[in-house]
Amino acid sequence: MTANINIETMQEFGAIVQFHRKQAGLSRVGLADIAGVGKTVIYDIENGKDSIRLNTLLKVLGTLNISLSVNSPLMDQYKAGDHAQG
Amino acid sequence: MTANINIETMQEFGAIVQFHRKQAGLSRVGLADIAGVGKTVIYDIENGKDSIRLNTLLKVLGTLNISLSVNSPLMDQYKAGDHAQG
DNA sequence: GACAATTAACCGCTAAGGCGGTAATAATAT
DNA sequence: ATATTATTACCGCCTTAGCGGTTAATTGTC
Repeated sequence: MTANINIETMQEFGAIVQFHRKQAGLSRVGLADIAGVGKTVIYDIENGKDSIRLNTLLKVLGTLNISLSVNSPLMDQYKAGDHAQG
Repeated sequence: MTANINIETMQEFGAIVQFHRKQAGLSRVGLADIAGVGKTVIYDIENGKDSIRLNTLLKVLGTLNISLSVNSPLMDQYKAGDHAQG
């Protein structure tokens, strides 16, 4: 039950963030304060802006208990190697 | 078999990107050209820089067939609502 | 209705991402 | 050994993300 993120689905992603924020009973300013970012970037994310910096996004997602992950057909092969650290 | 992304695992994330690039037989400049980004940002990603812009990252991940997704305990509830558009 | 809180949508400013260029080192051929 | 290619790690330039401030519109709540 994950949601994919790409340039075309940024609007949908913004809706996901907004849903989680409202479920947490937070205003945009409230979320921004807890996450340690500005109120503007919360507005931007919820409106589908795609040029958000990753570190900024991770602060917001972390605050809302949303995890971000990557996957690919080669991931099994990668994990089988000696790269994994956990 | 997914890999989680957060501020602490950016180094690991960089290694994942590098693994996929090498499996594709691409140099950094080659990947950058195909993805439509500069060579510097490939270098930065592979070195664990966390302030990459999301749109830039998505271009690179898309080229390497790596998908980015979000998940959370509330995702089921979200999907059950009338938000879904796919 | 009145009131408070939230959101929308701008603004100017500062810090930094992303760009190509470059040069020095490292790796991989022939 | 000698080319060729790739990587590292810097630089200056331009663009823009992200910031707080602000005002109007919206959304509750009493």
